[in-house]
Amino acid sequence: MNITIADIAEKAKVSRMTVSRVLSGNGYVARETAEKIKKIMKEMNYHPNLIARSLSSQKSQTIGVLIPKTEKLFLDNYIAQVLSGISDVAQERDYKIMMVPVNQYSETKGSYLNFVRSKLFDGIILLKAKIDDPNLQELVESGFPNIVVNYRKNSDNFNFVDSENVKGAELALEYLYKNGNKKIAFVAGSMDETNARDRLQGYKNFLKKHELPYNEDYVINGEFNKETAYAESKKFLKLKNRPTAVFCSDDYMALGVIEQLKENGLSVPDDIAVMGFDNIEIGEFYRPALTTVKQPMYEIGKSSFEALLSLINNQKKSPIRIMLKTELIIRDSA
Amino acid sequence: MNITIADIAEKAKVSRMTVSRVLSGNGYVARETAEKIKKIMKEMNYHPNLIARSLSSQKSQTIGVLIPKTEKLFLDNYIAQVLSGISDVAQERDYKIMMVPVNQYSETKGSYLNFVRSKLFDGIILLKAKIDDPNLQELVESGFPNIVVNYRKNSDNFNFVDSENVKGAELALEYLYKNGNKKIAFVAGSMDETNARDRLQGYKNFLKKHELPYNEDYVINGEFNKETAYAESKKFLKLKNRPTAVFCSDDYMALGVIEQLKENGLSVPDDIAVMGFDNIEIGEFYRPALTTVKQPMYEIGKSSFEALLSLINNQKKSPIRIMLKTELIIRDSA
DNA sequence: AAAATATATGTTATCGGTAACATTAAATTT
DNA sequence: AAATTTAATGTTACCGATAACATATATTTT
Repeated sequence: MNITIADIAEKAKVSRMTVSRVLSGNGYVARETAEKIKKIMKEMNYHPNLIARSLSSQKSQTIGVLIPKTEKLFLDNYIAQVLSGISDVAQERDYKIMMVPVNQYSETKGSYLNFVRSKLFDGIILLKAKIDDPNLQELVESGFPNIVVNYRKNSDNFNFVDSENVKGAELALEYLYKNGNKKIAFVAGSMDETNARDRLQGYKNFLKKHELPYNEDYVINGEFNKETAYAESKKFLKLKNRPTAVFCSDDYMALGVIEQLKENGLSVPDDIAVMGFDNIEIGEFYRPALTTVKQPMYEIGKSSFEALLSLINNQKKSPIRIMLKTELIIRDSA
Repeated sequence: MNITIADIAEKAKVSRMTVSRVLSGNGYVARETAEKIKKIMKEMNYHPNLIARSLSSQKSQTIGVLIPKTEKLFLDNYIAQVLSGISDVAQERDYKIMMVPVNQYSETKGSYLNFVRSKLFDGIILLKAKIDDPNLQELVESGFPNIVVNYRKNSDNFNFVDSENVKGAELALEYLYKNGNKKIAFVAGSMDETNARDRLQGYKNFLKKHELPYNEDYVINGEFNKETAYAESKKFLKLKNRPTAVFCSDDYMALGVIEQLKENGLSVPDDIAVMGFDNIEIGEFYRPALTTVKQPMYEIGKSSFEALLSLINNQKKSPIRIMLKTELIIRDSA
């Protein structure tokens, strides 16, 4: 059967409350009494029912990580790295984490708030939020502790952790430019993510700075995946005035582009240089090894948990806005 | 404030129990009453407090996935794939999953059972269990629904999902043999995992079958990581009678070995063929692309969840023993 | 029409803790 | 020594749901 606090109390001839005090370490308990109780707890293999504790204390010591619902979730390197960061800090802080795949385009209004109402979590981290997510706003307005990762928005009460995407894109493009590339194509990510927009902004800033024209032929409005990039990048091959470099909004896209180029007998980087963004794990092993902009994904995870905790503990107030630095990773593809 | 079942009941002028019946769908409720209650729940944005429900019903609709505590947990491709499998099925079945990094060599006896006592989970999946794990036995004996992944043990009540590791190793070695390799070295994994032992067994079976001698010089007693394999594989280079092929107990080790060989000016596979085991994601992108034995990690995850669910629902009884097939993946390294 | 069954709803107790308040004894301050 | 504070423990209520049992009507069976 289940050993409860009542069993311990009975055996120790004290009230349940005294046992509870020993467990939490709060309140006064005589040293002897505490030791006796601890001994009995050990003897009886007592371990608290955390569900009951949560109900009573209104705290679950658990945070929910909401992730867009896709198959094979954990194989996305961005998610894997961010989760690792969250998980590592959560452990240190004695918090549990629960992964919740969510449909970000759900018609079901209130889907995020339902997690709030479920009382399972003390706070929520939302990964890869989309601009037109119908449920995001009400989560933010609810005041429930939450951090949005990968989304930059300077409005009231909006807490986010993101990378410096504009700068990161500029970093990549300046590097390509210094290597002699004047005709640089750009593969944009899905415009329903702020970082896709920011990277596009970086591209535009770059063009302006160097007084280069914005050429529709050099731009692909893609999605964040290999397949679309592969398919769409055919467009570049047909051009008379072919670009000498392609900057992709993420690494998976870069892989798709390189594949397309290779299949058409073009050499990367000699014929066309290709850069990505993120620094996913396989970029290092891919041939040519991927030149890219590193986004500190693991640190993003760590920061977002730390930030969430400070909200939960009322140590900080909304809005929390954290932007982490990006870094050039030079390998062989550009 | 929090809307509870009591608020709904009051507004609908029924008892809390009737509302509860509408929620669960069990028991009799008049159609009209049910509709009225549902309408009110929508109006008031009611969502059940799942903590309270768990306490009362003694079911959490959550399973715990216990994972050996390491940094950057989710970057281990084996874990990522298994988790993806678990997560995808769990979603379909309306279960939540919680990842719990655990110290598998903890002196703290009872560490797994404490999760049972915490009542957070309806069942447990234990990943990468170790043979000398002091806490494993008591978990198994407890009768609490559990599945051990990556561990083969034909004893009473021991439920596991694993790959056919012996066969898998034989598969790899026969392939190398057919390609003309008679001098095949073996890099063993950590002997505290049954699958490392099984793969070694496969190696021994292979030698016996072909009447080849077991040569200590050709065997490394390693650990499941790149670094050790890299360091230890120096040993092969010094041999007068160098092996023509190396079979490694996992892919990360194979990468380490290849790196070592490359650094010493040897070509893979021309000078020495190298094979791994698992089929991790980067093997496809690595150069030379890794020839390996695929372990169906995603399916292992799916199966283990399905099996656990059948235990939870009393549809099956211990012992559950599932072994999934392995498959040769021929690429460039052998 | 009486008995049996199905339908609809309610009452009470309970899950296992903790918060808030109350009480008493011991230690300190004035 | 009285007043105040600190320490130690207890009592009661409650967190928000469901299980188990009870009751009352409506419907069906015999």
